[in-house]
Amino acid sequence: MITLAEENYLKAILKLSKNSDDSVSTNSIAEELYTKASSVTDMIKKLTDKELVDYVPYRGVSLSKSGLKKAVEIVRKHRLWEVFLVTKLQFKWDEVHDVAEQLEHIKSQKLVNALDTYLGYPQHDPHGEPIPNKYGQFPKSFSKRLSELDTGSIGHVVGVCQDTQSFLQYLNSLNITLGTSIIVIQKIDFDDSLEITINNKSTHISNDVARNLLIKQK
Amino acid sequence: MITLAEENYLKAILKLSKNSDDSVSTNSIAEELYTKASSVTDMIKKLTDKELVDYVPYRGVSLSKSGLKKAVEIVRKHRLWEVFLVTKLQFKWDEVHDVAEQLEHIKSQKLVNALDTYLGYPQHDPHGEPIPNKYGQFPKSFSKRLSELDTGSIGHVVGVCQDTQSFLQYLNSLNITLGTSIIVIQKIDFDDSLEITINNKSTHISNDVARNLLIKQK
DNA sequence: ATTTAAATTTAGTCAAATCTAAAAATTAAA
DNA sequence: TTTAATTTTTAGATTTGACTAAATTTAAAT
Repeated sequence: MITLAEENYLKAILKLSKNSDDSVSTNSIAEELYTKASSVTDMIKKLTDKELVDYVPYRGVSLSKSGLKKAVEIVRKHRLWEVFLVTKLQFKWDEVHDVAEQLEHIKSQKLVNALDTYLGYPQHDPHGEPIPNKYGQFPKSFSKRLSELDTGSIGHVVGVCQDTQSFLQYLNSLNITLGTSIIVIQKIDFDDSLEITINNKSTHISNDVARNLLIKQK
Repeated sequence: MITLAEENYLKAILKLSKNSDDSVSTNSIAEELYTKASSVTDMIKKLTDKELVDYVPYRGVSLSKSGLKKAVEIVRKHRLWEVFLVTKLQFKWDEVHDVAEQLEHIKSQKLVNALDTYLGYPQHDPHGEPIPNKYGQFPKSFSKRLSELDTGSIGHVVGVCQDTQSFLQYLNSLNITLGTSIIVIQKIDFDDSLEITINNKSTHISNDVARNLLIKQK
């Protein structure tokens, strides 16, 4: 049986290995989970015993085949629950994370798949992140970062690359939400910031924001 | 912060004190939770420190005001999730228990109340058990045990007093489910068993079964 | 009123998951 | 290439929740 702590480690390793691809360092896991490197080493040994990760001391760790499968399942559950909370229970997209963090650990294959069916097999969560299907396959994505669009481009928001509370709240204050239509008016070379139009209203946003907005172009 | 293990103890104490009313013995808790009396003593001390129970060594334990509140909240969550599973995700009423057992520990006041609203403020779970409202108040019940009805009485099933897998499956095999109409044909003095009519078909059931069926009379 | 039986508590272990401090290995710098 | 800095691991301790076995208290029976 896999424990709650083990699940959180697998999820962290998956997340970190997506950014850097290669095997993941002890310290980066510790940072991700707000714990200490020594604790990470301990846990990695347990995960190694259970053959959920491949581990070379001092060299880092990566998910094994079964570990990857487990981690993807957790991500699937997390994102499906986020969809449930937003579409059925009227949560705001910046209110779902903590609850989904708990719900993702509920163990029942039947429950996950029934939820998936009930929600209509959504392909993205409320933050635009892709939801793997029951076989662990991720949907192909056709989105670009807002910062990559050319002047004059038109598209709508399909997701974010960062889902911190503060970022999502800032987006709310800009009236940017999932589906919001955006036109790129001007790109400022000096700091890579953007002049855009939202609901016929011109707004200025930093590159930091533009880089974290996923857009599907018209 | 209250832990998962503590929550399960509170729930067990609530359940046991409903049957017997008075304070609850160490052994009965151990039996309920499939653990040992010594473990129970340990945990009761922790709960006492947190003022969730009142405890007199060797004399038994009872829920404090705040402990009762906590326990009722857990029951509320458990039963609301059961309603969700059955009415929204098409679970059978004998399939929900294990999953609800996990879901009842999800911590979010907002979630519980949003779920309650979403489900239309149900007053009973799929087993007919009453669901306390957000203030911890139980709906008044007008049901009786089938074993308490007189010969000739007519009513329909509104719940069960026992929700073991085996009992629910036996009910299914008898074609007894929530809402099933029942007529008491004869009461056998010898063993308190009953001759009843279900869907115009006569059936014999033991007192054990009758005692665990909640009926609302016509 | 003793003795016996049952229930309960205490004492001492154990495993999971964490921590601090110290040791070892790796990497970077002089 | 040796030293210094960083990263990682080991060693030892702590907390939570559970266990076994022994001691204690309460209840029942003679």
